[in-house]
Amino acid sequence: MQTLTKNLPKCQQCPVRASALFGHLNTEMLDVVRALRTHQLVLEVGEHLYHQGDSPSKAYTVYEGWVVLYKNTHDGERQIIRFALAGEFLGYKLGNNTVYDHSAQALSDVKLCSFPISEIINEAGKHTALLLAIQSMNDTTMERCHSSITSIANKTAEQKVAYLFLTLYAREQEVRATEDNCIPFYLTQEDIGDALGLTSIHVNRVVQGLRRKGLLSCKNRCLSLHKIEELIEVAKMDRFEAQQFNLI
Amino acid sequence: MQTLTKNLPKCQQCPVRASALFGHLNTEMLDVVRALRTHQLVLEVGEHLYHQGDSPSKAYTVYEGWVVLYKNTHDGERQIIRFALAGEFLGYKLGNNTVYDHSAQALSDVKLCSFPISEIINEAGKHTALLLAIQSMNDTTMERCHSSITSIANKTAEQKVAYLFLTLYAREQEVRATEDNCIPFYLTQEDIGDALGLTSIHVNRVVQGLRRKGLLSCKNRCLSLHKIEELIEVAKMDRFEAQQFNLI
DNA sequence: AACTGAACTTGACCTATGTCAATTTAGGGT
DNA sequence: ACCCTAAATTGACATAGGTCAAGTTCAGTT
Repeated sequence: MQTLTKNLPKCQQCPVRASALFGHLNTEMLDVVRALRTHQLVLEVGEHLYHQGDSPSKAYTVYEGWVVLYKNTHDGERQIIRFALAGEFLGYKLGNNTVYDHSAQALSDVKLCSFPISEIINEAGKHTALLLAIQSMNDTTMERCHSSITSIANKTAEQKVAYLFLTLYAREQEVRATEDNCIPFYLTQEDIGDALGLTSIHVNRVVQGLRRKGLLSCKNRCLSLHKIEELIEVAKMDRFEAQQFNLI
Repeated sequence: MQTLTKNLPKCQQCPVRASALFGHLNTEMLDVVRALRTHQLVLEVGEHLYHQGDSPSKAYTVYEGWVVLYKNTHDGERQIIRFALAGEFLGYKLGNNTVYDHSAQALSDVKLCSFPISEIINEAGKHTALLLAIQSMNDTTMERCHSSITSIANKTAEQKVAYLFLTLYAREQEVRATEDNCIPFYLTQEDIGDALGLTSIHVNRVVQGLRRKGLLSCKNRCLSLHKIEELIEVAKMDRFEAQQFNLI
């Protein structure tokens, strides 16, 4: 893990700002944020940002790349809790004697902005807007968590996979508009399985099925969704959710 | 839904305070809370507190009874997201143009304290401690959400059921210490299935198995866990989690 | 260009859980 | 005490997805 302290990019010009946590803060508040953000961190693929059991001291915004959050399970496997993409927030947790319930690991080379939690709390009194922005972000995360539960518990394997692809695709498009319906894709089929409660073997069967139907292709760490509407149907994603993700 | 505005119990004497959201706020802060809490609500079994799609305006602390939070699924069923027991917090969501992603319904007769969200936000600047207390509560809820995902995705039916029973039992014990290892239990086997992604028929088979092993009994809306240690083993609950729930 | 380990693919077979269709039990209301 | 409906139970059978055991492909390195 490498720490950068010099020549940090200005938050005002941050490429992920619009969609990021602090997207709707005004310029004045942005200066507060920037003052808190004293570092940028660089992680290589596979490096951990923190481990389950660590005490939280910083929160992070993903500047570039993908991070995976996962819990260790009783049987020595892992359950992926969520993926944090560019612009998204992670690691924020209150409480002095608390520890993380999950680990965070880089899925690609990753660049992060880091914020000391204690200072966020200190500043909070003066800058309530910041605290509320974080809460609002947490609301979104919580709702995604609810959707994960619903997906994992009620959908078939094909529905789950299609649903995951759609949501990752939509979130990535948000910060990085591409002409060719193609997003960088850092997951192995095993990752997908660990996120959805499936074996990688079954994920493979399902992905091939989707490919054969011409709904998507996935080559060279690059995912293309060819028929969004049909995928929404296959995934049994409801229209409201599809709208929230700007898919329709 | 009945609204009480007279003779509300004092927060200082609240039977669920110790374990509730505002448990660790000092007395002075409690007065702020109490000033916000202008109503108590009474719901009968089956009544809804709010519906998926409603705009949030109030947050609630459960004073008495059990509330179920669920999402409607694509196939016309429901996925239970979580159960809110006495002392627990629900319905808090920021954002003026946002709507609830789930519904909240009374599983028993329920009494709630309600707090206007807009005023919480207004007071927040003056009373940061309140906002932080809410965030801390959200952290807990989020971690329980993570545990649900892990449980639903990776455990066998028997493990899931044992796990759910243990957590509900521990949470209920927290506010209502009972001599006889017995807690009031408001779930049908179908509820359990809807929470865990199982059919009620399979839940039935599993519950009977646990009963035959002498691990628990469940009669007259009353759940007794006879062998906590063994249940923890059956549920594959890890020791850290068992400690957090005060089970060991 | 050959080498290597990780990721992906394929096929045969197995099992946990779902489905369907009755039947029994139990708690709340008259 | 009786009725009535929701809940729990039982058994036979079906299936989505898991397991095991080989391959095969592919990206990165020498």
